[in-house]
Amino acid sequence: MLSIGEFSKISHLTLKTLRYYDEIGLLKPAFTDAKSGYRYYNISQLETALLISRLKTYLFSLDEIKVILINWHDTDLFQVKMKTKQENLTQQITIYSSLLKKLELDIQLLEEEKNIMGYLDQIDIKLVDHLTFNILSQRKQINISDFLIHFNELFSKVVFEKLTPTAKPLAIFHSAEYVPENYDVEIAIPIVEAINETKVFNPGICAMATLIGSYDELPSIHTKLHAWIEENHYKLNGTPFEVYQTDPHTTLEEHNIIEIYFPIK
Amino acid sequence: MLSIGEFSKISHLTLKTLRYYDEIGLLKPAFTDAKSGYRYYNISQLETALLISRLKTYLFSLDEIKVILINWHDTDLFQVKMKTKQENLTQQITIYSSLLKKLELDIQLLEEEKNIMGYLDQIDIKLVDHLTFNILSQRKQINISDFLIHFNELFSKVVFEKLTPTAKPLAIFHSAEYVPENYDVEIAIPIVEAINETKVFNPGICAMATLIGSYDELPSIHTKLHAWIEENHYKLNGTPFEVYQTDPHTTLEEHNIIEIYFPIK
DNA sequence: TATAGAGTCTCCTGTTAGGGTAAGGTCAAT
DNA sequence: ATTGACCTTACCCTAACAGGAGACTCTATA
Repeated sequence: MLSIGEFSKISHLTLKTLRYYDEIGLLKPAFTDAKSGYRYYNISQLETALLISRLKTYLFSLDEIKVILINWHDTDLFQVKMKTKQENLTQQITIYSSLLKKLELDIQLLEEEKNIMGYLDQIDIKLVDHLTFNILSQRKQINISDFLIHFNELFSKVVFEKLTPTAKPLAIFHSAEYVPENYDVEIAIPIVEAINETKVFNPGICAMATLIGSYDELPSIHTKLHAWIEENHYKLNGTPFEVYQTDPHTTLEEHNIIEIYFPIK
Repeated sequence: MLSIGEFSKISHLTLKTLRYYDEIGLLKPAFTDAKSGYRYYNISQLETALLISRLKTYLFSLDEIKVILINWHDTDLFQVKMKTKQENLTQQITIYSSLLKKLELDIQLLEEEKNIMGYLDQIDIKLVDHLTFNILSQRKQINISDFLIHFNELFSKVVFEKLTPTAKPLAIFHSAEYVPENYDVEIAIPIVEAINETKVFNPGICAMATLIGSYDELPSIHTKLHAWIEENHYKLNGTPFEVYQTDPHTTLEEHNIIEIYFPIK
């Protein structure tokens, strides 16, 4: 039997950590003195401690580790979990690498004594008098990550009802605030026919900017548009909408072209 | 002036986030109605919000971002911080990559239906009757990461006092528990001369295992040694110590050879 | 056997960056 | 005047512990 201090010394887990693992039921001492509350571990528990430490380095959460320990006989489960972690780690590395690239671009800008927010000045804003469309649309509260799924629904409707698209698809944003899991959005396709499910979309005069690349730059575009509207003494007049010039199914994210429109007066 | 909801929609920061940033003083609304408590932002603050979001993706903490914003005129400071982050990210990526490699090795073991903790069985333990040494030593509470620094101090003492080393340097661990920042360790060098600063080190009979590679495997070695001592009905008799067979200054981490000794009876 | 000092106990608070929810006040349009 | 959308504060919750206080227990020595 090892006291908690001895166990700590051997396993290289701190006292705090061991007590915490006891509390959450991850690694309970083999024996706890009911009177004094002293914890006593046996030697074989050191191996469990080692396993926990190892899984921790692989970025498993303690909850995940607990599940693995409880089902330690189930090697298949363990293998699956390990492979999932492998994918997670690989993904993390790619994410970090692309972050690093962007960061290095910014550092380069700084070294050339340019403004790091300078890319904002390169966003070009045009005043357009948007056309009137006959649209087939669907307004829903959706999770932004399911965006494409809902669009596909609408696409299939166009096909099955044999309607004739007349311009690129668009999305109208009704959401008052930004909550990614619950976006109030109306997806629409301009079509030739006027059936009872279609309606007329006529935003009037608009400020427009073009987004090329990742959706992450959307707040920049919005910022720029708002600043422009204020500078030019216009006022927002209706809900913003976006027109998708490229097909997200076949276009790489960095080549996406999306036009952002703000109706103004 | 933008209400918090409008500002949220444009900046893609949630209401909670904006209120939190107000609370911690990272991004305070340009105007707060004293009566109603309503927050109002102006358009130019959108750009600050964008900057914050961007720095967040680079893994700056909100505290760090705050410092950057406060000293926004100080481009040198910003550049330094950015370069530090760049290093951090690069390091993270190398760490993750080496983790991934280890994880993949483990997965391979699993696929060969071997025990993932099997490496423990390959640790070889020998019973040795350790020699008696005359040692020059220094016992201190140190941070484990400063280990080498303290060793170098002792080395220089050997040189300046013109003493004659007679065996590899060693470290004796007195710490009762594991607290990396506060390790009670005695570093020592066996020498020929017996001066008044030296003492005799005579651990007696010991169980010994050899660690090759990273220090991370130390808990495994300790675990194995303790299990071995129990199995063979010995008892610990004194404080463990380590002998450094390779020079950490000139040896790659993965080629380090360290002998771990547990005095027993 | 008494005692000192090392070891251990529980309990409480703090950390990051907000999320969730409740109860209530405010704004703008009808 | 009312309604419904919008906004407010306040409280509790997250993961994986760290730090510290105050009290209890164990063990080695005198």
